[in-house]
Amino acid sequence: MPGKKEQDICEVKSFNKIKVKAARGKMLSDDEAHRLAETFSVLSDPTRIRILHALTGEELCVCDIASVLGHSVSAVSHQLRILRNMRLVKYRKESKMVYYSLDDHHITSLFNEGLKHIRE
Amino acid sequence: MPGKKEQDICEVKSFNKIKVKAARGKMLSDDEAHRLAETFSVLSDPTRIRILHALTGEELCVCDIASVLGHSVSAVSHQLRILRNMRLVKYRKESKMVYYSLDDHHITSLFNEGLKHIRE
DNA sequence: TTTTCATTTGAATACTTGTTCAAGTATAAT
DNA sequence: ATTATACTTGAACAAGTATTCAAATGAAAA
Repeated sequence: MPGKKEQDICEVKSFNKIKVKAARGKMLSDDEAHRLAETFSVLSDPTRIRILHALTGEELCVCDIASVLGHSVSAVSHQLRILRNMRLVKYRKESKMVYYSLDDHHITSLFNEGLKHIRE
Repeated sequence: MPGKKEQDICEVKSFNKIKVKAARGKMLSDDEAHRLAETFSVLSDPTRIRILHALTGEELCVCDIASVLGHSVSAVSHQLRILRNMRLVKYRKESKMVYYSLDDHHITSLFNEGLKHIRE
């Protein structure tokens, strides 16, 4: 590598090396940036938003959630799986039915912060 | 429509009509659900997250942001447009250069809430 | 004016994502 | 056992999105 220093992680020139160096120093790690983005992306779909909102207050079975939203049971179930994987909802089986309810209070506070934002 | 009542907005049977009716009553409007999802989706990309984070503290020109992130100027500019359209960043032109800085304090509080969440 | 430079933009491409449809579980009723 | 019900899952499709490349803009320098 002729004339290449190891700090040259990209071809882009920088204009203010001091500011760039400072910003690089306190930079979010790739891992943190991805985890943060993933956290927000769970809340970035209208269907999931409406499911979570429907579950504030009381648990509902899949069929009722679908009924409230006006979506197919399958579509709702797919989204519930995402919410389950991210631990935003928990479920409880009772005979043939599955009742879902909110799990992560920390995310619901994010949810409410977001609501305040669009309503202000 | 034989035997169809106008409340039947979907084909799904509901098991607990009272709960469904209650949930429908306090349901988020379609518009609100979409706006909320849109708000979160701005924060649902690692590149945008890192841009916003790089801008906490001081303004940077496009070239420096690209340098900090290790992305192409074009990719950064495309993302800045999204952040601009959603009023999350503002910019100031100085001769040929464009300096970006954070705009919406309300979203940055969402951002920090999210950070707390992944770091706890 | 011509050239250079910082940034923006449009088109193309690869990737991701949400919904539907059909098939598959699992539990309860007949 | 057979049928019905509540839900889950995989594949396929459509729609959306992030990055790259090349071209365009607009301002300053030569």
